[in-house]
Amino acid sequence: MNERPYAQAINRLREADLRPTRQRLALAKLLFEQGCDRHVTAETLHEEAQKCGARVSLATVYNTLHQFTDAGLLREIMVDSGKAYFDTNIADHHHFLCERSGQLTDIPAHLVTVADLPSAPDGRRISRVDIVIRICDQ
Amino acid sequence: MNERPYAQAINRLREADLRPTRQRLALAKLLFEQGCDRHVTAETLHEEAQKCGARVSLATVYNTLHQFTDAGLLREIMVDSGKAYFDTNIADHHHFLCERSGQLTDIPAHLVTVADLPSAPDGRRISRVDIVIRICDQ
DNA sequence: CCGCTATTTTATAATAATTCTAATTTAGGC
DNA sequence: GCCTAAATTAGAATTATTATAAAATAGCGG
Ligand SMILES: [Mn+2]
Ligand SMILES: [Mn+2]
Ligand SMILES: [Zn+2]
Ligand SMILES: [Zn+2]
Repeated sequence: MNERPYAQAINRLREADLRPTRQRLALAKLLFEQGCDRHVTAETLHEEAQKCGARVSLATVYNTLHQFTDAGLLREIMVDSGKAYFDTNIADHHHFLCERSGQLTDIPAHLVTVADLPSAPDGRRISRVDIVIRICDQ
Repeated sequence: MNERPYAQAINRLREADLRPTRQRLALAKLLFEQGCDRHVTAETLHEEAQKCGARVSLATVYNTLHQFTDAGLLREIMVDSGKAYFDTNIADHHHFLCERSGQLTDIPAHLVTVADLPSAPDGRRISRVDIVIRICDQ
């Protein structure tokens, strides 16, 4: 719990041309150094930061989530039409979505086989295929 | 363009235990009687109603979209984390999503084959599998 | 180190989408 | 037609997010 844990985060930020400020480092630490399958909203990440004693404004959390996403460190996933979720897992993968709790669980891409995809219209290409498996009781 | 076109809409509403009010009929007509692959938001449907001279408040458009969804006449799709989209196609199907324009296009389920889905966790079952194929230029 | 400047952070206001509230209107059984 | 429950509505409230503009700071050159 000394300076070391930040080394990884600092490198990620440097590569993305983002100054390793106190706030970005704290958020990067929370996002990337406790497993790589986190699904956060601005609000949940902000609360988490507060609990850790990191003083970061909600505006900065929003800014940082978008900067990290633009830099390819995060990915935004669409599972709620009212709130933005950000995924720390940027590998090719899909999701279980619990309809009761809203909880998201990763599914590595190799566990799903998609065959016979229709091809993209003329002059376009497929940039990504997102699969959400909604699960409910019983 | 006489009373006939409403017959279908009235039946749908009756089956869903929704009184066929002037407002619901006007919205049902817009939603269901011009092809069955419409993707609307409250705002777009409200504008459309205004243009047709149907006087319906935005609050009623929101209420109606949710009532129709609860009744199984519509389906909500998650493609934007800031806005709710409703789909008039309730058959099993998937979507192309244009990253440039946001336009949605239906893909009948039989054109996509999904194999090797992981099974739902204990005591749960899969209620739906949503596939969004994002397309971009080039 | 020191000071300078561009970048970043932040409080706050503004905006966008949606939901709530409570008063008014209306549908449809009697 | 009358009555009542259901539906509609304007407007206020709420929630998520973005914009603004002033204060703080990272990091470079001296
Ligand atoms: Mn994920
Ligand atoms: Mn559709
Ligand atoms: Zn769950
Ligand atoms: Zn398009």
